[in-house]
Amino acid sequence: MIQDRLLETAVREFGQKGLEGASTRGIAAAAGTAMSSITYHYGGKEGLYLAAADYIVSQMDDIAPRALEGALPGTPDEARAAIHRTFAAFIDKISGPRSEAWALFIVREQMNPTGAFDRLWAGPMGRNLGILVTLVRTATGASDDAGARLAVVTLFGQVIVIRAARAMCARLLGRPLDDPDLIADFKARIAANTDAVLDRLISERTSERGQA
Amino acid sequence: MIQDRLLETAVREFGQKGLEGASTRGIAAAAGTAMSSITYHYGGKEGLYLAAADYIVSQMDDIAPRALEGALPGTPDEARAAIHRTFAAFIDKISGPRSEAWALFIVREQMNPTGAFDRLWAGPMGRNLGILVTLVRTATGASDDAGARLAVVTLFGQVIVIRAARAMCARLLGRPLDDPDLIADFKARIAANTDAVLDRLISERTSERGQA
DNA sequence: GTCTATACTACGATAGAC
DNA sequence: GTCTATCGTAGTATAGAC
Repeated sequence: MIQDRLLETAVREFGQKGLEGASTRGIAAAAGTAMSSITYHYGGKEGLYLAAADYIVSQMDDIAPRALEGALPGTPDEARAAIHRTFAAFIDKISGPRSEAWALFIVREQMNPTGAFDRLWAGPMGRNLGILVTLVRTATGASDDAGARLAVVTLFGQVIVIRAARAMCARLLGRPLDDPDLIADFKARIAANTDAVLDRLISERTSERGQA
Repeated sequence: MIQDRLLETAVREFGQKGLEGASTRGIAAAAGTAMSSITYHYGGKEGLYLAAADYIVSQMDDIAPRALEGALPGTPDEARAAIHRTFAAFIDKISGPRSEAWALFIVREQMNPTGAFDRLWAGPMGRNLGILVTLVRTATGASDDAGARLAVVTLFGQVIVIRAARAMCARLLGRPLDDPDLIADFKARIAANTDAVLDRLISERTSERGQA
C-alpha cells in the first residue's frame, strides 16, 4: 500500500526534521512515489502531517492499554501492580527502535503543539495517563486528585527522559541506550523509584490525617 | 549591541522552528538588521546556530553552579541538602519564562544532536550532572557509580518533564504551567520524591550488604 | 490513482555600494 | 560594519497526460 509507505516515511521524516524541516519531495522520494500523490491523498504537506499523527495513534492503540487487563483494580495492591505493568510496558515501547520515530514526532509536538497534538492526546496517550491518575489514587488511597496528577507527571518524567533528553542520557550513562541490559536496569530503577514515591504518597496522606 | 540581539533572536527562532525551519531572513528581520550581517559575523546559518548554543552556555554559566556553594559536601546529609538545592534552583530556572527559548533549543538538540550539543554538554550542563552523580553517591553511601548515574537520570527526568512534555503536563494538570502556585507544588513533589528515592537507594545498599 | 511539467515562492549565499 | 541587489537552488502547489 502506497499510503502506508507514505505515512510511515512521513512519521520518520517529520519526527527527525520537523514540519518545516522535512520536505514533501524528500518524503515522496523515500516512499518511492511522486510528490503530487501527497497532494492527491492528503491535500498537501499539512494534511500529511496530521495524517501522520493519526497514523501514530492508530499504531499505538492496539498495544498500550493491555497492561490494565480490562477492568480497573479495586485494591491498592492491585492498583500498584497495574501501575508497574503500565510503566514496564511503556518503557519497552518507548525504548524500542520502532518507537524512535514516534517519540521524536511526539516530543516535537509537545514543544510546539499544533492540531496534531489534539489528535495524539485524544488517543491512547491521554486515556492512559488519565487511567494512571486513577490508579495512583487507588494505590495511595488519596482523595487529592491534583496531587495524584502531579505525581503521575513526575513519575512519567522518569520514563520519557530516555527519549526527551536522549543525548544527555547517553553521555551521562556512557552506554549505548539501545543496550537491552541498560534498559533492564532502567526499568528496575524506575520500578523501585515508583514504589518509593507511592509509599511516600501514602505516608504523606497518613501524616496529614494524623495532624488533622 | 546588534550581535546580542541577533543571538537572542537566533536562540528563540532556532528553538521554536529548528535549524532547518528557522530562516536567516526571519532572524535578521526580527533582530532589526540585514540578513547579510549573519554571514558577516557568523559565516552563515550554521555558524549562527553554533554561536547561539555558545550564547546559551554563557548565559547559563553564572547561575547554575551556585547551589553547591563552593566545595563538595562530605557527609550524606550535606550531600542530600545540596541535591535538594540543586534541583530547586534548576526547577526555578527551567520553569521561568526566560528559559523557554533555551529549553526548546536544548530539547531539540537532545533529539537530533549536532555539534551544538557538544558545546552545551561541555558547559554547566555536563558539569552539574557530573556533580549530581557524586552528590548522590555521597548521600547514599553508594560505591556503585553506574547505579548513581541511573538514579540521577531518572531524578532529572522528573524535572525536565515540565519542558520536554509541556503540552502533556498542561493537559493532565489542567492548570497553566507558568502559575507560581503550580511550580511551588511541583517543586515540593520533586523534593519529596527525591527524598523517597534516595532513601530507597540507601535501603537497597544495606539490604545488599545484608545478603552478602 | 499515479506520473511528469511547470509555476511560483522563499531560502542561503554573495557581491558591491556606502 | 551594515545595507541593497541579485543569483542559484529547493520548496509547495498545481495542471494535465496516461
